[in-house]
Amino acid sequence: MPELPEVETIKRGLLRLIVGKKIKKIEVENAGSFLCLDAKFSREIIGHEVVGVRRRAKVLIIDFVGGLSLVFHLKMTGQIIFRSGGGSLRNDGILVDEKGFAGGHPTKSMERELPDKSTRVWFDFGDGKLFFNDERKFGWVRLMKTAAIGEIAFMKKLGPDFNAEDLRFEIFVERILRHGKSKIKNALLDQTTVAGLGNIYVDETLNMARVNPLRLVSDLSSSELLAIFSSARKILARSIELNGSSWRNYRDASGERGSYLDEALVYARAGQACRFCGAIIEKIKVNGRGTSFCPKCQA
DNA sequence: CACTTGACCTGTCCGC
DNA sequence: TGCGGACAGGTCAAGT
Repeated sequence: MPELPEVETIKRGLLRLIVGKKIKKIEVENAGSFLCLDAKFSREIIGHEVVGVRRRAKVLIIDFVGGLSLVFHLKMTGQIIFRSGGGSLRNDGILVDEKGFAGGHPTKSMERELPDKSTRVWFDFGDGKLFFNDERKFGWVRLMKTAAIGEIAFMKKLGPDFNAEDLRFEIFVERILRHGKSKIKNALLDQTTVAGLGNIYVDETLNMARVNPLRLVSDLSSSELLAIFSSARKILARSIELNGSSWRNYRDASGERGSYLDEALVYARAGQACRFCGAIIEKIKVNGRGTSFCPKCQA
């Protein structure tokens, strides 16, 4: 999915789009995508207002007045897209509101009618709808008490966010050295080490740091660890500036693509020239994941 | 403990 | 045009 920058981008969009709105209705199109331990939560939340939108690692959280929250994990293909108004597209492609007034041509992102066949759950806010789409159905949204989010096993195990302002290098070193016998790529993908990197940004980070993905953590020098640490943070910050990476499915809260891959160092660039040394980027498998790296500067 | 494989699902692309 | 296989942003569980 969506890794840290993509979820962060969605969070920022939703802060603009849905805070202060009251939820009117929940529509579940695929039961397996909607987790709700206590059925009464679905009634309790109706009429309550969104008070905040948060992100922890790759998890997005929408908090409501009354102590309930929606918690999303987008996994590989999840999307969270807000569409304002109850409008629709006329046959001639002109956007119209509920009363039929023409609003002009839609932007490109609005050409797609929602809900569609990938919509698993959607939330009606009266003057807009929030769609949870997920082609592969790996993702989920959970309606639960805000106070219980920290008790989710997955949340408990998470390491600190890789982009947290107060994350110090010493903390990173202490945590990554717990995986001394692992390959560095595996250690960085493990969300219990430090959270937020996925397959794209691990490859990007290791190229910028000039470290081969197969190296064992215990064999890395402290200057290499420092390069990995600072590269990861630079890359995450840059990707957030560019609204994330849209490889196939990812879209932001308004349905728009992110543009980080326009300037990616190695991801999806096998066969092309390394931006640092000009050697040809190679693709191998590490831990079953496609892995792009430069055989010369990451020797 | 760490690695490997498979499972969860759907869709796209490539070669024959 | 159809079909089989490989592959895709993530996690989890079982076996070695």
